[in-house]
Amino acid sequence: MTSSKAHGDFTIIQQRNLVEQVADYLTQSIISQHFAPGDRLSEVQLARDLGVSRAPVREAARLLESRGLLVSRPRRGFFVRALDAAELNDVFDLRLCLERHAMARLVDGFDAGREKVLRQQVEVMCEAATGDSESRKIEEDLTFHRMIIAYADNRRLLKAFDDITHELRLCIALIGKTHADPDSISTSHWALLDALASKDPQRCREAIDYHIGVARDYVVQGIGETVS
Amino acid sequence: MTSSKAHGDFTIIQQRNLVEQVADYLTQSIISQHFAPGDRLSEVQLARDLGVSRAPVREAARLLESRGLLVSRPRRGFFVRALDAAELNDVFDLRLCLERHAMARLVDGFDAGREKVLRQQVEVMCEAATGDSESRKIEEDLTFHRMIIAYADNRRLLKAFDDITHELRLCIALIGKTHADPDSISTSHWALLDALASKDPQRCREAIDYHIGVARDYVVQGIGETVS
DNA sequence: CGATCGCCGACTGTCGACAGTTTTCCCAAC
DNA sequence: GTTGGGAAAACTGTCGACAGTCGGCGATCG
Repeated sequence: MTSSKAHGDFTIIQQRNLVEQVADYLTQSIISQHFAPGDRLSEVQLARDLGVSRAPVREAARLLESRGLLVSRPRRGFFVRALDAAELNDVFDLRLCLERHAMARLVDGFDAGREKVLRQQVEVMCEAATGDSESRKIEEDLTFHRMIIAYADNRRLLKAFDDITHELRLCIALIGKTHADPDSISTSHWALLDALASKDPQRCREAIDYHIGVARDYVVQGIGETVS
Repeated sequence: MTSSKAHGDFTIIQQRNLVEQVADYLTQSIISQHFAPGDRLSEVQLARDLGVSRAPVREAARLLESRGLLVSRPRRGFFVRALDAAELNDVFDLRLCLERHAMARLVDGFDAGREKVLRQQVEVMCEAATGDSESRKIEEDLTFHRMIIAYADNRRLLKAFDDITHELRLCIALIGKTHADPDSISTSHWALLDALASKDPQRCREAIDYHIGVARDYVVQGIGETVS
């Protein structure tokens, strides 16, 4: 790296792998709407701005493409993914599919220890809800759901969830506002834990269906307003 | 391309995108066990053998990594993914999760036209089973299941299925043999179509559970033998 | 004889450059 | 004013090269 001139407020670029650093930078820029959906990203421009060569930029872009944050058109370059309401519905439908499965698997292995850990995470979420960092709220919520998936003890399932997580972050961030007061957070997530504790598969399914349904309606409606 | 010297028996390299071509070549080489699980792939070696530079090789390798065919260790390079029985179980469990969901979604939109198309595909599979191309049998079977997912009308679900498809191809190919006589193929797949035609969600679920269960047991057992 | 340290080779991560292609912009013609 | 053509600019795809790093092998010391 020639450690050159203009990259303004980003002095980050010096910790690990250039590819990962560029990927993080791009991810943040997209989430924070510094790049708008549909925007084209120029490799040379990015490389210049970040003071690196095009190779790491290309690889980072390919990484984000596999995560669904960018789309590439051959000979055209990379574009910030623009999710419409239909795609969002699809994402939430897949999320429902995965979380249903995780809940069903978890019923068997659910015990007091895991319940305690999850309830603590709900506490963390409520605490985060009193702060004013939207991204923090989102992250803690995703962490809770990721913990449930992780407890389901299927690595591949977890990877599939992580894949759509990036898309979830994208569209939730686009709305810019979460419907998160501490009360509704605790009640809605306790419902999931209560269902798991009851070890009743049917009740688990109803609980997660309702939970994801509410989230989906909120986000899809929000996107609808954003687009129009 | 300098169209250089030594790439022996591979004159393929001249149709489209170099990255895709290299990716196809690597995929074929892995599926056909030309590269064994756990093998390290040298970028320079591959680039020399294929008569291209390292850039397309790297990108193709990253692509296959995202598909689960390769794993990369920083500063060490790419290795052919070695699936153990536990990972295989996870993959089939996720597949079950996705196909259950697709079946449930498809119940509503299932009609005579779609049933006819799917039954024709079963015919194709049976016809393929009389041939001696193992890969053809696998592809036609995957096509059938992919059609069901596609009818479920959720792009993101289809993408998730395509993702695990590559891993399925890998482990099925490792076993080297499918349990495919035309009779068992038609009966086992007709069972799925009959369940869909009945529009009974519970029956659909039982049908797909049984179907995937059989396939999983066969493959997991086969891998167990291969490893030992 | 065994263990540790240092050197050597190979390879990945990164870079700058070139060529073909796509897009854009300008000018002319209708 | 609009449209069509053509040249130029910009960009992606690809290439060869350099440097830092990791693993292996041999030499040296205990």
